[in-house]
Amino acid sequence: MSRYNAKETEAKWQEIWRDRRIFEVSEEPDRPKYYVLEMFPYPSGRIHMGHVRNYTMGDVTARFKRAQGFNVLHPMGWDSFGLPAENAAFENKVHPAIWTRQNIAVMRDQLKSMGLSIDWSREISTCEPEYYVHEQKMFLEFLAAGLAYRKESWVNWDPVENTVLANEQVIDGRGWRSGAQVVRRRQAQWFFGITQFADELLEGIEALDRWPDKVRLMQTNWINRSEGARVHFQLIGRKDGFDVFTTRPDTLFGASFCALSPNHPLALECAKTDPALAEFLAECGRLGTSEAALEAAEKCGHDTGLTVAHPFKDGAALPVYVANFILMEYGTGAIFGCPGHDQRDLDFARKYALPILPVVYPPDIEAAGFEIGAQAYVGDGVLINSGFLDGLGVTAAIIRAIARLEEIGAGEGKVNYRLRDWGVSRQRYWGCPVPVIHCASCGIVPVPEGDLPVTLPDDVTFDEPGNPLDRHPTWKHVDCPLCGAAARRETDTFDTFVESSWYFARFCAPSSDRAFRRDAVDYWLPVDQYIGGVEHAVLHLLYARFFTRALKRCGYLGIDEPFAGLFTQGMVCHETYQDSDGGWVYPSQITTGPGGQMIDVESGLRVTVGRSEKMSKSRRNVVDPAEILELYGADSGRLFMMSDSPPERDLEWTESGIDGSWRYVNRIWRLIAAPDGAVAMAGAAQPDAFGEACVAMTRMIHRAIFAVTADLELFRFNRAVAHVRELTNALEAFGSQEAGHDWVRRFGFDTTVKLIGPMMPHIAEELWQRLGHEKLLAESDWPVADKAFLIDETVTIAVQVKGKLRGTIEMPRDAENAVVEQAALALEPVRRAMGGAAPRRVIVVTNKIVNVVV
RNA sequence: GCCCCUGUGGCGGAAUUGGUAGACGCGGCAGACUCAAAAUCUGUUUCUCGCAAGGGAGUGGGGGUUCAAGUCCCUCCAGGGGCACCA
Repeated sequence: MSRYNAKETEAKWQEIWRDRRIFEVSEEPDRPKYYVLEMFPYPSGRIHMGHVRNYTMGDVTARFKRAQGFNVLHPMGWDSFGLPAENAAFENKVHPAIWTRQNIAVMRDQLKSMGLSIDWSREISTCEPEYYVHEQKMFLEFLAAGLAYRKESWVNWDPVENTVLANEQVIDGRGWRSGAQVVRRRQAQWFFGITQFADELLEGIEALDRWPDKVRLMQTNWINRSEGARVHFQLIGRKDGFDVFTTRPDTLFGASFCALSPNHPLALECAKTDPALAEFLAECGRLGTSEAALEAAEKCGHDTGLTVAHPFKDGAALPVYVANFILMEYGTGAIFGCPGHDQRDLDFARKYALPILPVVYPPDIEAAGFEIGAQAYVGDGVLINSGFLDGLGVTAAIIRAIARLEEIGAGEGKVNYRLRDWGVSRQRYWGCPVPVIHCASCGIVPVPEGDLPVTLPDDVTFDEPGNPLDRHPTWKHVDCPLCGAAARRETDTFDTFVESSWYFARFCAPSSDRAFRRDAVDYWLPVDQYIGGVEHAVLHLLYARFFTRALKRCGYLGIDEPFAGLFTQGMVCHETYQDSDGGWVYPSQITTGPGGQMIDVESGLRVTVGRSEKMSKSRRNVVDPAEILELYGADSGRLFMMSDSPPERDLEWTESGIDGSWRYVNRIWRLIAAPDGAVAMAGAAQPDAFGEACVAMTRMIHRAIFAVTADLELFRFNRAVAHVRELTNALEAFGSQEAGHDWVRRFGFDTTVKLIGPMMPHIAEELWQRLGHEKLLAESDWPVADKAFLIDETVTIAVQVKGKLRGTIEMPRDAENAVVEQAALALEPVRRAMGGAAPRRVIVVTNKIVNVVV
């Protein structure tokens, strides 16, 4: 018997699947569909272990569902716009398009060598004009529908690179590449109106019952809806005023000041005539944009000298401060401060000697003796010192206060969200151009549909700072489509999250000349099972949910939610190694030296073994999937990915683990390709009667079918693997010569091959052929467990005395409780444990347990 | 600071959802085959007392509910994650 040749066999079946177009699908309205999608990769150059884990999970699901009779859509594409391509262009003098397409070619081959059941005829790449032309059309529709707009907003500006930086490109307040101090700057940017859907997106979370609770919670917190009131404060001695947002309008009578954000228009206005305030605002600006920096800064303010009228207390005036902790981006950028019932307001009031008036006193405390100490009182209670609100509870007082505000025209009930509109402008080359033209007389003019796509110019360089589109000699100079005058093309490109917000729908009809073919999206969408990393829990998944609604509003799609089921996988981790200088060492450079020490292969020097962490190039604790595929084959790698660790948790990559999977591949090969004992012909009739060993084996097979099916259904891949291994162990031990043993062995082999099919498709297909089947395994049905074999005639019942196990008894299934009790009490260890005492009570749980209480 | 998750042998993990804790795998130990090694196979492997038969302890710590708790409740500890001046 020859050893299993993974390389040869895997290539053979990949070719057969491809040639027979097994995984290419089309809409079949009378068959149930199932859309499995893994988050598509960024073409960084080579696949990594995270990809292997992600795509294995998706493939197992796709193959399993296909065997169960579903019409399965399982596509693949490339999220191919983005900054790394520009960095590569800068470093290696290679054009982003060339770099990207080369990477795609390499990674496509790598993914194909994994044996994924993907319909490659649907492959898409987001950096190609055939893809993003539709995005440009969508944008223009969004623009017309008021879902996209342009406004000034703050950006991180790198004065050396002459470019806008993303938040993650700002490290300790400095540009990641230039090291220059980043400055905040206002710039006109494009936005998508995601906040228009804030409530819908929040309420929609409720119905996403096949999403992890964790992700649902994160999105809920991200949107962060809070109910309260908008209150208008009138400036004394002026005609204007400003609005604040508050969740506690009930505490208005306790207000002792108002505070504005340093970016508030009124603050900026005051600074023009108040040099000290101007200096204060400049100081706030220097703090940087990172929230961590804001956090560390001491809370302080500056008195503007202005006062506002209290909306409820006639004649009362409140001072107006500018305070560094007020965010312009949240609420209205202004607050009123009630020091008695908000800790931050209390700290501020103490610092600037402002009055502190309690207006809510806690239950069970004398109102007269109640004072605010070091802690503001934020709990429920009864209103005092509050005029018409006195005596009310907090909830009632909020309602009454809002009603009064509305009566006197000083405010209204309002719902506020933390969620902000999605800024999609990037001052970058390698992205989808925003298809508009700026005209001096006509303003913002959409590029006419006939002129789309707006494509990127090829003749660009990356060796100087700034946006290559902006400094291109001709690209941006165009005539206005309306008036024909010289105009300027928009040089911003879209955030790459835009492309990934609709790609799942494009897969339904990837070569349609319209963005979506309606009958195709109506058939395939929503995605039944979406799989990816939890790092996309908020942004990508929220943007895609928004986009789906926006597309529905513009008539593109008929659904609200893009992903009916979501699974977030854990990371792939590995031990870390450091040499004596603290330098990171690759696992492939490590070997076990004499005495069990880990040593560097080349230098022979000792390395220290650190904790297991997410595989990352910076720590060098990476294992290249290409080497694993070459050495062990795809099936072993896939099996290891599914074994041991539950898929939602982190997986620890170990050498011995992949060895174990490789051993299993060979074991199953020996078991089935070179069986020890007779095997009935494929399709042989089932014998009328079996001996005891055959019946037991048959039960085991049916139990395995039942367990593995349930496990795969619920994404419990590690348990599915354990159950298949149990079955393999049992078949190896099955040496019966009873009548029918050859039939049982055949049944066991066929079943084992079917059950491992989704995880190890190549060896399964090969064994399936060797077992004499004409049809491909990939086209065969999933086995169904016969319930009659799942129930045993006898059961093992545990016998406890005072909750402690003392023995077990074998009883016929569903035996009378009295009979079971008698048998239990007759057990020697039970009698001993009872010490001659009479049982006070005996609990019998049918077919499970007997507990004797003495 | 607030919110969420996790904690089980030497290791990854399992436990029909309140009913025999440790399935399955990794590693270790002993043995078989071999001149030897690799590969493979067999046995063993929670800890502890004991020659043994047997006993005791045990799911991060403490407390509780229950005939019965890894599982439910309270509390503390540790690790991980999310949000973070959110008005």
